[in-house]
Amino acid sequence: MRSYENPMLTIDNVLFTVHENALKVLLVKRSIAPCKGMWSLPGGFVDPKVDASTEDTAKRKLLEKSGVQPNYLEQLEVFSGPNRDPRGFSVTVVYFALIGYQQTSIHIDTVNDAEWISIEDLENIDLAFDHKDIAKVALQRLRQKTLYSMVPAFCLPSLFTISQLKQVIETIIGKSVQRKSLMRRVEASDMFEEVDEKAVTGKRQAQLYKLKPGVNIVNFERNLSV
Amino acid sequence: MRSYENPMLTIDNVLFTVHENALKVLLVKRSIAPCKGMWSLPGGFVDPKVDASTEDTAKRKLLEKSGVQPNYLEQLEVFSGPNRDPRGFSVTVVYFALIGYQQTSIHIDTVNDAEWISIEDLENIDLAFDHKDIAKVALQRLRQKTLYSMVPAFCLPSLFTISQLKQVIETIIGKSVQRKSLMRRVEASDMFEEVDEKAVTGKRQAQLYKLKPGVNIVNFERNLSV
DNA sequence: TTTATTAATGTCTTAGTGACACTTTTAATA
DNA sequence: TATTAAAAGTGTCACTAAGACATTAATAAA
Repeated sequence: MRSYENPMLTIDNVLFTVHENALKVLLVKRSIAPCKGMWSLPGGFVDPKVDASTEDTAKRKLLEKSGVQPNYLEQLEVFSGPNRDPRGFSVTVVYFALIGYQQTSIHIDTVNDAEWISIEDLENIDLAFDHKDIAKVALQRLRQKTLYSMVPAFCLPSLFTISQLKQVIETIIGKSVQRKSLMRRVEASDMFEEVDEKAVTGKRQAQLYKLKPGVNIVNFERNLSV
Repeated sequence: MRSYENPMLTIDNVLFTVHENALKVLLVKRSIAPCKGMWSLPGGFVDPKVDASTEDTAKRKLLEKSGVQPNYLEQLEVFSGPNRDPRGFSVTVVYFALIGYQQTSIHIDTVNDAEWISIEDLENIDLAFDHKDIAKVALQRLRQKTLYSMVPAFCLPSLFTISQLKQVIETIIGKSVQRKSLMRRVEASDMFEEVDEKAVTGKRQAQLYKLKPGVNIVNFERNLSV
């Protein structure tokens, strides 16, 4: 039989959103040691009594720490090692999540230990544990996925225009894309449908789209050019 | 403070190779309960005293159970839940690995509790725990990655011809591909170099290629067509 | 020397993205 | 009410990498 203990097992969430042309990640201030008072990714220990899976832990922690459920959630990867947590060998299952800014802001603004931090500002902030490395890996994944899928749509409200989608994509990959290419992809993916309502954002009114209910995410066979 | 125990933490490996036009996965027979005597993926408990990371555990277990180190190893994903192991809530970090058949066969043939099972045969075999589901997810990942990268090269010996590469790719995705397309990708990826040696496999001798030392894997911007 | 077979190349087609000019709509202004 | 400017949306050609497939090259075996 085994003579050793099971290592510490946590989950961490990298929840992204886009607001005012900035890609932001949700950070929470740690209220307990270790790293008390430092900014960190919202996460915590897996509790088998409560959670049916690590994904459930991820959702539960997001709800506890930010009051929201993400529009999109997928596993990023596991980070493990003897030195990433001062308490000893630890393993964290990291989840990568997306949400629309409007869905969350009311709650998050009122909690002063949770905050949206823009990706650029992240460089100048010390994060707990290896959370900055984790956030960077998640960012890479988000950027890569943006090139071959419509995941950025999950950073938008339930009704959105092509221009909003374009704006979000450009913010994520840091490069302008062709509106025409996006329209072709919206059409080809068959993930969205036009609603009979228009957005009045400036001059000409824009067609609003929504995700078709219960639709699966489509991966394109080509990347947008980098 | 937390009142609960850390859940069981294991790793499992899905090690693939290609041999005689069949895609095969390495299975080992379980020598202890639970599921004693059943075929399973080679894996085991993470031991923080020995392993510096879950990836180290994966490599260690592959070495212990099959005597080999893979040419390619990456994290697949975590599977967790209260029912996947009869001992209770468990979490397994699954790794996805590739190796050339020739590198392993000597050792594996002599160990009668480790065996290469072809993907087709897998359907008719009962695997321990949720290992069949895990193997299927790994297979999907392998097939997807084959469409946009040269990972299948890691299923080949260190020197290989375009024809061998073509054969391996076709076995993995179950569809024929254009030799011309592969040559273009071999060239474009800049991952391989011609060696001044030729393979005498039939009629005209074929150029042998090898991986450039220390090279990173390249992802193409388009998929091969499905 | 011939032949059959595998290796490798040339080149046209196809499909999806990029570029960009052009048309349409509509709120704001004259 | 007519005009205008800006954003929304369309048309179309260029570009690039893959697919298709005929052609050429090499070579072991007959």
